Amino acid sequence: MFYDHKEIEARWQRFWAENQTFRAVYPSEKPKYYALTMFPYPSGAGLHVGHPLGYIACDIYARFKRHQGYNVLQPMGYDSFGLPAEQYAIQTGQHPAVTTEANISRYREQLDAIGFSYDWSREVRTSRPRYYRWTQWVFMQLFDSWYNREADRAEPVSTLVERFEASGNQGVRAACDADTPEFSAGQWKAFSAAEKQRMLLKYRLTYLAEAEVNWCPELGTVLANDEVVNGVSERGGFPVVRKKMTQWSMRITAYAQRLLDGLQGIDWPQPLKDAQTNWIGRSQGASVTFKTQPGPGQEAFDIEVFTTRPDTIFGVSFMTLAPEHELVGKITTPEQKDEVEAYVVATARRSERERMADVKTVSGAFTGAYATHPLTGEAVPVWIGDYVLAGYGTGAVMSVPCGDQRDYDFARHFGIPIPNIFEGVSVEEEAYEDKQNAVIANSGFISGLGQKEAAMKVIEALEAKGLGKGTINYRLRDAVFSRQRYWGEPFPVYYDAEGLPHLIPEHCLPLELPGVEKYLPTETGEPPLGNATRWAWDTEAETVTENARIDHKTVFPLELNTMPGWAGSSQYFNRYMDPDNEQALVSSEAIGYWKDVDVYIGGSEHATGHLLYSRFWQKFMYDRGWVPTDEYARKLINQGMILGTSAFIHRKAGTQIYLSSGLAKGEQTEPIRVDANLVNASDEIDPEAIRKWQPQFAEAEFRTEGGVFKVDREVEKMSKSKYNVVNPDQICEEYGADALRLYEMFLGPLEQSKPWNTAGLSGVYGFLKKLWKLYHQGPDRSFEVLEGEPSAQNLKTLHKTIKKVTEDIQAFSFNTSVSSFMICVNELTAQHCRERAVLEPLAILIEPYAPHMAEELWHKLGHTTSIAHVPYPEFNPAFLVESTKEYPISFNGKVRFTMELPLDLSKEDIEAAVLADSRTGEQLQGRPPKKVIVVPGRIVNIVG
RNA sequence: GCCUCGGUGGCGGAAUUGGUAGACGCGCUGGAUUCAAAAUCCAGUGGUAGCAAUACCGUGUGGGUUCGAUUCCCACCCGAGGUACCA
Repeated sequence: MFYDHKEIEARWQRFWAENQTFRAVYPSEKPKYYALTMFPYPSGAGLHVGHPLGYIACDIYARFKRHQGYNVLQPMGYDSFGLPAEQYAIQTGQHPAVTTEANISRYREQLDAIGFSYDWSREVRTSRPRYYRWTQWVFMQLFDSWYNREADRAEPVSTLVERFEASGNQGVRAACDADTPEFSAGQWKAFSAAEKQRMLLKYRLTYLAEAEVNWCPELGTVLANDEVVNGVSERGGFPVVRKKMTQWSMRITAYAQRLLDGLQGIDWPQPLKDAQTNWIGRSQGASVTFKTQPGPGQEAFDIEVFTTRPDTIFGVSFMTLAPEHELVGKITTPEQKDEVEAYVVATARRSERERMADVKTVSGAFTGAYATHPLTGEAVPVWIGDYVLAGYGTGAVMSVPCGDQRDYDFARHFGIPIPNIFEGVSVEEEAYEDKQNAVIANSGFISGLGQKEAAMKVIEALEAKGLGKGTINYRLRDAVFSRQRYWGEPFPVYYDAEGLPHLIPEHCLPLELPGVEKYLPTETGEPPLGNATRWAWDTEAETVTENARIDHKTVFPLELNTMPGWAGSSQYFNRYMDPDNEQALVSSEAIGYWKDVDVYIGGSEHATGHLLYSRFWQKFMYDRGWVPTDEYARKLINQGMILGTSAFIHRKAGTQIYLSSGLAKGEQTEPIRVDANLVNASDEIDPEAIRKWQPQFAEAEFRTEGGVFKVDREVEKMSKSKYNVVNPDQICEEYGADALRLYEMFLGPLEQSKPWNTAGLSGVYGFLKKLWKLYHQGPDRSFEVLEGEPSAQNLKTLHKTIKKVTEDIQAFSFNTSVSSFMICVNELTAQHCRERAVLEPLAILIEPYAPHMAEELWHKLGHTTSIAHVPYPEFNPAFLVESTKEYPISFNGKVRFTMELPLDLSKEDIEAAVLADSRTGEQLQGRPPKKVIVVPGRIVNIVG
């Protein structure tokens, strides 16, 4: 009986689906285990072998936990809102919902073919109204919340209104807009409804604000900084300009400290924690006010700066503002006006990336204005320079050239003095940036002090003068939450006659995306939803209605922006716990049981996007009492990237002649990528196949060497455009899902990026066949196991494997456990093992890796229910006890021979036995050994 | 520049955390089987020298600690990813 993977795999996949084998049980008495992989965006290209790497690892772990008796929740779904579907809709006019649906079907087929143990009854799709009603719901709760810094948590806006009514906003410590004015209870009560709304908006956790954004006219949308590459959009490569727009923002900065603190308690990879820590960018220092010295008829302005080195304040010899700083236009003197304006224009043309990347060129302009040093009273010239960014801190710095290299370079370039305020240090060549050893000099009352003490005293002095205070600054910005797109969640928001936002009633959710004729922005530059003719809110009927009925009395226009990609993924892990709940995002009972994600597997590229935003939402949900934990994933694993092997053929320059790899040397050729799937294991390709592949090669001439045509190979990121993708379907067809699963794991450590080479699959396929043979040693290779006692050798092999594989799974070291299985099967084959007492546990052991084969063998072994929930084999160390050890005997650290000695021998006896051996005498050539090191059970080393 | 990860045969990788470097697999070489091929099985396979026993070299480079270093320390080189004039 041969190993017919196709028939076996199809049969068990059907069995699992029909029996709902992997359904997560709720309620349940068993302990829970929640294994989650980041859900995919269903693109039109389908899955390639890079995608399932993390899925397979997660599935192995989930299956392992099932054997350990856990009630496992392993769901899957689709992050199905996104730009590609919208771009496709723009090109073809097809509704994104239609193409998304088709893509999901294809993904599902591919996922099913790999044999994942998902509970598909819990599937979520972020683009489904019954899912996104809860995304909209979270938005509404954020709108209805403010951050109470005293309690250090979010609270309903109603508690804020109570405070305002009682005592105004004095004494309210909240995360709010910087320009929030102070008001008393009386003033609050006197505010009109609109004024109250406007004021509350300054406190809400999601609020409208003018934000400078990366505007991409071509895409008609705003891009995140990380979506802009070299000044053009990552997708499509369109130009990007900076523009101010009114946007929904998320007050994530309120959570900066807690997002930082929360990292302590979760088992996430350190590099990922580092990335988030740097992104949040906490720095302690002081904010200092420099007052400008007004010219005749001018007013004085405050220039607010943040510095991490208040101790260097006496070293200030100039100030630098970002060219975009709002004061630039106000303080520049008439004489400097032309120069400054020219510089501002020049800077605006440079992308932020460009400005940052260019470290070498120093540029700037003098405004002609001076500010007063808050401690010395001296006049400090105010410059502008593009090394200061408007978006960070206050967009202005106090420049201390002797203590900061960038300030130093700037000062040098423009001939600004570089006063030295450090004891015993020369600043002739470069700035002195060492904080630890700095001793401050030439600095009045702080001369002679160290950095920390000096900083403290300066802050005290500034506070006394009312010109500064100690503060903590975060690099983290509030997150812009509006997208000028169609294919995203609509905001449950309408605008009144004053342009103020109002939520639609909660019971009206979901607010479904309207149909539109065109998916492009409108002619007037409004988002695609501006094309909808039925996109107004009737407050009386509580329903969406025709735009024509808008009267700003009972019928109002709805928000035209949609939510960004990360909205739908910020709570999906909780929704899986209770996916059909119509009353709540998740019931407190369900989340009380499932609680949080025990292991979360996904790419590190989401470090500062999804993984930060979702932590923010979770903390918010926790504050408001909807979830029991403020971190949703205890453990996180980053899987590495799979690289593809591209194939290149050589085209003789300027001709249609292609040369086999060996003939190309010394010739002028251009490398052309061809479909790597057409190349065989020996790097040969059939020219006919190339001709058929693309019409451009139909008439080409191919010069072979030795009758074959060879290609050159190169390893690079697996991608459709590089023609190096390997499709999992073909592999499942040819080698089977179990072989694919084993091979993906066998490739190398999960976290590392590694190249894909399909040729290696024959190795794991051969292993599966050997495994199969172990159970088919009867007449004519029929299935047969013996009921007798296994040999000590058999048991040793089995238990060695149980130990190793169990340890490996727990350490997420799947590559090494595949090796262990191979060694195990090789040994049992050599031992002619046929005993049930060994083969039955072996089937369970391998089930997480090769579930189809294991299920088949399990049923052949006489069982009628699935292997999935069978208890994991228990390791018995008694079978591994050894009585002797093959000791390596080394001389001066080099192993020369080995000796088999009893393990219970004492150090002295080992030494005696080794010294008595004739080979020891040969090695020492009569010299007495200087020293003998004996490590019992490990090694003997003789120094001679 | 900074942060993080990595560098071991022709290739993917392993090494019990300081104790026989190269497990396991691919590839390659030779052999068996076959009309032939596929598949399968057996043997070999880090480099250099040697018929061989064996010797020397060998985990990016250079130092160091140690009886002993792929593993620990110092300095550096290279590659990948992230991030930024973070004041």
